[in-house]
Amino acid sequence: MGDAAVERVSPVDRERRAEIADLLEQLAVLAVRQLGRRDISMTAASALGRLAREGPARLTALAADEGVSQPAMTQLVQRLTKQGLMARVADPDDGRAVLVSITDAGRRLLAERRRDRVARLSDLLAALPPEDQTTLAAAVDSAAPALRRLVAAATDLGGRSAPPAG
Amino acid sequence: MGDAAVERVSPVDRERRAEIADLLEQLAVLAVRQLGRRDISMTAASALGRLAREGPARLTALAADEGVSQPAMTQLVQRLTKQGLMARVADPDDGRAVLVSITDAGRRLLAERRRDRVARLSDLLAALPPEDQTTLAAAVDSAAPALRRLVAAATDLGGRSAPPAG
DNA sequence: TATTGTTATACTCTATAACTATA
DNA sequence: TATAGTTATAGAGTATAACAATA
Repeated sequence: MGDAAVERVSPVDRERRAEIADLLEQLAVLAVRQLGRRDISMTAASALGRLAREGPARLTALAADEGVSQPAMTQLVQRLTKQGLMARVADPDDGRAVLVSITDAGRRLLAERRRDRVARLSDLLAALPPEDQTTLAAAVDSAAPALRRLVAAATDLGGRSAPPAG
Repeated sequence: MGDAAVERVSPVDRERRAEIADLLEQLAVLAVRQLGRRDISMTAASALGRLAREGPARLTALAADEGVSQPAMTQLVQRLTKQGLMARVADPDDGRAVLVSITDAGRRLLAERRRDRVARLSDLLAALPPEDQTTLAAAVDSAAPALRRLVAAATDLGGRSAPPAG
């Protein structure tokens, strides 16, 4: 389905879409393996980032955004709260609900992870021929806004891999 | 360190490196969440891909390439063998060693995953304004070879996150 | 002795099912 | 009844340590 829907209108032909999809997969592996840290999980880092950007959220909303089940998010929040990276308060407007927020320690951890990521990417880039570095810089300059919209659109669509909420 | 080493010679300035690092992280999350499947793990898919591209390999070599411990790879190969996606034969030249290969079913699974990935990316691209699609296509055209060299260089460096071999 | 791989054990992260408490 | 969240339980995936077999 993903195909016929696009075939007639897309300025990006089929072969190029396949090329992009393959590159994205390899870049994802690279990002996780070479730029990632193993101190907290990808879901944990992503949830912390969301709380840092958008403020406190309900546990259910976090679970939906991160594409994991509610029990999984309950446990994630428990772990990160124990580590001092998140904090939980009861929702004053709804006795059933919990509001989760990021702590200062959580923000510091995110900043530290970002520094690591940039440093490791710098090492990878430095190993490339200068022409490649120039090419990549130019491509990023031209494509960054479109890439950000791609990421935003994907996030809005909601994690397709999200399990049913209950 | 990753910084000072590059600062003087890189054609990519510090701010742009940070931008690339951030984009890569978000793209990785997007690729895993929106383009990925949960039938097998990222490590399993990557190991299968390696066997498909480069032929049979020793278990130790696979573990090193995928950045996991030898026991983890033993168990991964056991699981995938039980699922019929990999096969194991004794190395005729070394009584200690095992040669792992991909089966036809494994190749079919990889092909299926790739089709899914392309279809899902097509849906994501279709949700973007046509100008963005054109921009991304042009950027990929110009940057794809450099990106492939980046991935290759990173792979050669060996998973930084690889645990000690034993 | 060194290398290849397995077994034993434990921890993280995830899911589904069953439950409690509030709306 | 429906929603928000927790507890119980189980499986995948990972690590380290200790082991067996071969080089």
